[in-house]
Amino acid sequence: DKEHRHKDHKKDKEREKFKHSNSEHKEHSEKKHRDKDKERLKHSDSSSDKHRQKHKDRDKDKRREEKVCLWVVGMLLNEKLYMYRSPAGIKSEPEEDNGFYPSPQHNKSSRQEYDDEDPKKSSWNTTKRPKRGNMNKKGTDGKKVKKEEEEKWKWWEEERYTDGSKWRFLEHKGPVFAPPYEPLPGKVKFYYGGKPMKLSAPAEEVATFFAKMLDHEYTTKDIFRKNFFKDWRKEMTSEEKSVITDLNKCDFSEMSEYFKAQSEARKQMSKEEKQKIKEENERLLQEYGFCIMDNHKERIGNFRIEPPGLFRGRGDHPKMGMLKRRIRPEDIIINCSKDSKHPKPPPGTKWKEVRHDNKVTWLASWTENIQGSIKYIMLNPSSRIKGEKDWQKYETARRLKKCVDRIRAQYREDWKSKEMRIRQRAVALYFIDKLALRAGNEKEEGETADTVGCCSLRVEHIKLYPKLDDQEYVVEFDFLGKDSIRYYNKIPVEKRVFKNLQLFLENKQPEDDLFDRLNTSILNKHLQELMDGLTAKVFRTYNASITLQQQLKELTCSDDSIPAKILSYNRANRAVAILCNHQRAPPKTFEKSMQNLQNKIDEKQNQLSAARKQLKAAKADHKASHDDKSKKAVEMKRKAVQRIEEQLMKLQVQATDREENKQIALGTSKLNYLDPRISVAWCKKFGIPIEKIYNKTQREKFAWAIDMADKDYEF
DNA sequence: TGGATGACTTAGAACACCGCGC
DNA sequence: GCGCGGTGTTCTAAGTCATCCA
Repeated sequence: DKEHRHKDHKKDKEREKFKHSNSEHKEHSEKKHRDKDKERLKHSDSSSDKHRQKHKDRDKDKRREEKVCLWVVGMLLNEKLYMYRSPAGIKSEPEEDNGFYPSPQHNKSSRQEYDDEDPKKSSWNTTKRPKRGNMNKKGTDGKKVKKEEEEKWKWWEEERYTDGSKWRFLEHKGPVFAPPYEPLPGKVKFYYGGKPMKLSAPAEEVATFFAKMLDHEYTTKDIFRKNFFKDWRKEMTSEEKSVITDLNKCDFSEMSEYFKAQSEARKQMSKEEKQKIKEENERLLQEYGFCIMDNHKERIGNFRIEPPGLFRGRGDHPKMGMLKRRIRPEDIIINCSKDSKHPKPPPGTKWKEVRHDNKVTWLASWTENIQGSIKYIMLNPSSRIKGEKDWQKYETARRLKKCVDRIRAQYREDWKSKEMRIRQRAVALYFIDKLALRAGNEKEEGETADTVGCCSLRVEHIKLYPKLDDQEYVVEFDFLGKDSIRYYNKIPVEKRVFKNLQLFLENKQPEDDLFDRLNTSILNKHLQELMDGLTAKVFRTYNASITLQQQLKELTCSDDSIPAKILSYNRANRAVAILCNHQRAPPKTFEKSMQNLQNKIDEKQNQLSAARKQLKAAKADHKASHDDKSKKAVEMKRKAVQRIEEQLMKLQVQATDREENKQIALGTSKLNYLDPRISVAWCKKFGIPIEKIYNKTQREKFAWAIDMADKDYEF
């Protein structure tokens, strides 16, 4: 139970509440938004337009040729072509034979300049190219200006590739490999059957992986132990193999203690030592953590190769405990441009391959040995390449908003279809839309944990109740989704859906597929026909973002204090996290920290009643004396009461927020599902500093949204 | 059509760091 | 100066979805 992070009853209720209100909101707001959409179309007033308008204004002086202006306006009007289609979808655009789509604010001459630039000219020292139009800013402090400009490169104001290529020039230094294995000191012993035993280096290394995890629940699991032991034996010498035949006779405790002591020693290191390590990390970051992509220095997301260790699958993963082998340069494929300075493999080694594929975004890749899948080194979320994709994702979701009514009407109609496959497709789509379920690809049995999504739901995952409590046609879902997180929900559905489900269940065993005539490929093909670029996951993005927007409208009170507004924001965020089933294990220190906070609240309450008493006394005093001094005293006491009240409220808000957040993870939705422009607009509208909502990393990731959304932005 | 593969996004946990109160 | 607790960052597993190929 614990393992699957089953939620308590209270939480289920809470979800139910949110779901319910969510669907109500949906219907209510759909009407509202339908009207608004019409309105918007009339005025051609989408936020992207506004954004472009903003930049159009800003760059006005740069654009002198009337012709060019007309062309820009043409582009603005042609927003569907320009903004909303994926680069792959607009391959054969006339005039654009260079693979770029210009941003509205760039005239032809600037584009020419860009095209003429030779990407080969870039190097590690000369990449900080100031933005076009700012070239003349270089003065005495040219370097500084240049740096600042580059640090805030607004890629969203520039051209996009439309020929499917992701870059023209890519140069990097390759990945950082895991440090080689350092054998244990002689005094740290491994025992077999109570007797010390010296292990060969390869066997010892794998043993240390297990020893490091000794305190973890993993090492108590049979599958983990079995897989580990099998792989460990492969690393042993034949002699070791003949001796070590039973994992239960192995004693890793001395090794484990040694690592704990090491970790403790690391914590106890002097400031200087810590500083030295920090500097070394910084050096590595500076050397390997960045690449040059099309004239810009971009941060790499994961430049370190995953170190060897034991595979930690989630849930009941059949491969947990297997040895994740060490990755060597000979396993690595490097991707960079032909004309770049290729990364050098460590001395005495060579890369598996060096290729120059600009249709992909990765810099290096290798095949891991557990599932045989490919792992990549890619750019940081703040990079142009990730940001563009993110922005595009939300634009697709916004397009869905425009036609979601039609799509809903269609699937409702399809519930009545004569064809079973169409009915199944329509019911599945209803679940994906209403409950924000994932698509649910098929998985190879025995290769991964048994988890499902919508299309892969089995009969055993749902229960039907014609009547439950005071509700009719209730469906109970109970299954493990991504990361083996349990999805449990009871929802009333429409009669037709219920009847269809009864039909789908007929003559089936618990382990049979609920939607036996459906898979994600069929579903997505259908969605593609309904809207260009529509897939199952777009519904999750759309429903998450629209829910945030509605909840913010509903919960925010302009008279509230900033902490109260932030609580409203967190509650809106929470509604989305519940919808998307983003859970977390309650923090280990939760109860304790909650108690500490409660103590603070109690203390503050005592302070408040004392301050109130003092105020009362001061008032009485003033009533008796009527002098200035006593009047001043009353004012002071009143202010003190006010201050304490505010402090108390702040603490109470904090406690509420924390309690409500106990098992809910807000980060995932904030980072992946919520159109950041909604949050930015909300901040601007209610005077909330953006730092209160997004931390530094998040601000970097969403720089495009922070720059372009104004207070009136509508998703 | 369906399986395999590759490229990419989404996910929670673990770890690192930093500020605050004592 | 130290330890605690909370937040931010990193890590890497586990999804989605498009494309290729038989």
